[in-house]
Amino acid sequence: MLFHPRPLSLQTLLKRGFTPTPKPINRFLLFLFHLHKFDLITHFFSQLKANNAPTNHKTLSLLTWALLKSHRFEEAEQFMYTHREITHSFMWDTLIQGICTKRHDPEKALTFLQRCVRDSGVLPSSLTFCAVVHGLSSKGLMGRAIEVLELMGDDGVNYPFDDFVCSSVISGFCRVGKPELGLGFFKNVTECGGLRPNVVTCTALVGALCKMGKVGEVCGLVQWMEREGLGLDVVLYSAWACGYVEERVLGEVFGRMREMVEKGIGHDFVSYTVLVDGFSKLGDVEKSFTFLAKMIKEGHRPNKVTYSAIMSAYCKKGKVEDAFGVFESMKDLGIELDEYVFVILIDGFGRRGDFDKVFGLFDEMEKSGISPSVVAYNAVMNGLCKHGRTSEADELSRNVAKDVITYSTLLHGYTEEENIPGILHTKRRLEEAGIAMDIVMCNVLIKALFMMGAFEDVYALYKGMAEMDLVPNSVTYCTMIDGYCKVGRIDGALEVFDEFRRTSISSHACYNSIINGLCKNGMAEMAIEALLELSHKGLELDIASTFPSFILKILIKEGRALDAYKLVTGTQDNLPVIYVDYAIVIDALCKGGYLNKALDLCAFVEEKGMSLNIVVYNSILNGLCHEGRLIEAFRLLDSLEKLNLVPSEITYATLIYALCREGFLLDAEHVFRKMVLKGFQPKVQVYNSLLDGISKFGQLEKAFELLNDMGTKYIEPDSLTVSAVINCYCQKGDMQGALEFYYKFKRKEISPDFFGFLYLIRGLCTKGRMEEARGVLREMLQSKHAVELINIVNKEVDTESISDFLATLCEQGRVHEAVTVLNEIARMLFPVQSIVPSSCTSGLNFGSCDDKDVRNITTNNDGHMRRSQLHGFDFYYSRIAALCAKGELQKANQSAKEMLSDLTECMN
DNA sequence: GTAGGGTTAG
Repeated sequence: MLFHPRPLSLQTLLKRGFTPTPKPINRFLLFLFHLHKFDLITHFFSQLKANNAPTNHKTLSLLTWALLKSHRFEEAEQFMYTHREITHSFMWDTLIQGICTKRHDPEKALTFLQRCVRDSGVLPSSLTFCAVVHGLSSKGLMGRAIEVLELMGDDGVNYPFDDFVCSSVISGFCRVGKPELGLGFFKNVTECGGLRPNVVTCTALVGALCKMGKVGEVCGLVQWMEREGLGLDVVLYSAWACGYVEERVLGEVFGRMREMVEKGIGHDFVSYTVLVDGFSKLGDVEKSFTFLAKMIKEGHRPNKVTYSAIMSAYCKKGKVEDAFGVFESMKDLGIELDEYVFVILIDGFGRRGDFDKVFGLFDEMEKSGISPSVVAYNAVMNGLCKHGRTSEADELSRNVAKDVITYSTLLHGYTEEENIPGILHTKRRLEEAGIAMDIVMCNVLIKALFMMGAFEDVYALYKGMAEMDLVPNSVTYCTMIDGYCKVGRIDGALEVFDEFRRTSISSHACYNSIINGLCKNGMAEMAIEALLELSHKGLELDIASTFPSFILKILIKEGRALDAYKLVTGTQDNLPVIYVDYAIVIDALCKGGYLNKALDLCAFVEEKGMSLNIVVYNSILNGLCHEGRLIEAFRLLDSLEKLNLVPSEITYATLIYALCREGFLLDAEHVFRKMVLKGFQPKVQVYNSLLDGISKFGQLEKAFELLNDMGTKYIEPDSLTVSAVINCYCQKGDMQGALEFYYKFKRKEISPDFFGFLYLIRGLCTKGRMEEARGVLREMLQSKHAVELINIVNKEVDTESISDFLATLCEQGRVHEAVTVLNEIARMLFPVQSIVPSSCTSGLNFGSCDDKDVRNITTNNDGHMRRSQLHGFDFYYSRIAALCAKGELQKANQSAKEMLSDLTECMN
């Protein structure tokens, strides 16, 4: 070695007779330069200076390059300034690009660039400008990036915007959430400069379109690329697929990826991560794991992004433990952790309220050398706010980084807690911090002001948005409409709604809000108008499916089943009518007696490829039975099998009730046997129905067979059972038998119902067994159930109740008259079907098989039908029944009072 | 040039 590489050797060299002329010095420096010993050069240079050794331009130039190469940019710049004579513009290029890309300080690079152009009159290369644009855009510093672009456009510079610039700027605008500006920039460039974008710029454009929710427009761009012979690549396809992930159209995500592979373009780790993320976002974590496995199998190593997609999916499903498991695995696999990974978990545990875990993770993150950004703090604060601990979040926010989201979070927390002082001081802090309001903050503030009842302020804020450069979005409109509706200010809501519909925003939620508000405020007609408008707009969005239910329920409640029918059959295919909506309309049509319409609707629904379930068909079956269309009911039962529907207990029970009611006992028994064969155990109500049918024919033997059957199956008879059998005896004229049966069950503490008593008393009277009739009447008047029923008639009418009146008649031995009164009561309380059809069926749930519902059907339908056939009706009953049905109980009572006074008059 | 985290309505 000729040269000892120790810096102190200069002294030695000089002592040894080294001639200090620039030439050997430069040779020596150049030698060091080739060895990349840049630090030695600078050190050696300082020694040369100290020893007044001679240097020339080349020496200085070498020193400058050494400073640049060792990234000592500030010193280099200083030196270049003081030694302009040796400064070549390449040096400026290296300096600025170095600061930008090596130091990652594009802002400083811009400062140097500006100084260079304006002060030194040096023009760096276009590549340098591009590098600064790229550096600034990558950091989202778009304001500064624009400064560079302006500089490039200056006279005397006039550098063109190439693909590198365009792609950087477009993606930069996307990064700061302003994709439309990126697109605008691109349009300007192509219109002015005639740039023909390459695949990289096109990919940036795809990203912008996707972020603007215009994934559909990508097709056109891709077609253009294909016409131009530009090859697509995996990056472009990944960007495109991401757009569909955003829109939650997984089919298209798949479609694009398949298309890519078919074109011979292979996946990479990003494209696989897009798929993993896509499934994770849809909540199908299992499928995500399939792709994870596939990508590993193909040799693409999943990274922290891939795993964080999975963790995020677990957290969103509430499976934070599973997310934590992924986190632990990542550590085992030696995969680098970053703030994203921690924030996902901090957010997950925070939403659950597990703050030990939250703070534990926070510590672990800091110990791992990751310094928390505002995002991490916001996640912690949001957790606290969501668990009623907004004040603690507020405390925490005092000493850490804050942004507009911090304040939105706190404000929202205080709003939820209805903490008005909290809202006010947060609002003040936001203003003092000088943070510009964004649209989310504005929406949160609107909600807060509504909560405070500050409607004037709400209006002022809403109207003042334009001045703040804020454009209301669907959430704004929704919040406003909902806020006004909730306090009954429909006018305000309608004003906002009108403004909303003048925008191009397509939001079913806004329609939802106004329709809901209109319905709640009794403005059904206008609500229907809004619904139809939505329908006619042909919203291409995937609309939440419960939408028209409001209207349908209103119409049905108002008894307008036919209007509901028109609505579900007459509107366009894209109206989000769902299965449940059809089902409730069919049910309403059945209950309203529009059986044919109900059947039409069934056919309509089936034509659409939907299949109705047995609950709906039970409703139809019940309707057919009530119209006496038993043949059709039977046909329907048969065709259920063809529709792959299994008849339920309710199906059989409904048919049995109807058959018994109509007197088709043999058919009823047939269905009964079938029901048992199918494995159903008929309940007491079904037995009662059969017994009731049997009783009309006085078939005592059959009645006893059924009673025995009940006994062997441990089915307890009830008051209706007893009444039916008593009626059966009465029909046969066997009053002795009836009486004995009555006492037998009385000992078992099972008494007949009102009608059982009435049959018995009436039968005994007919036979002249007045004392026994009187005894039973006395017992009837001691039966709580019977007395309650009797007294419905004259509640609040007279000081003396009807039961007391009957008791008086009974004690006076006026049993015939008492029976007349009882007959009238019976006719009044159970008027014929035609008057109150809905009282028979409304409120029934044919889908449920529990005891309660079966009982309802029996007591309402069967009991009612049986009695109404026994009696006729007249003016009073129909009037009273109609009033009862309308819920006008006082008027009904008045009529009852009139009727009773007439009756009493007759008897006296 | 492409992928993952924190705030708003219903």
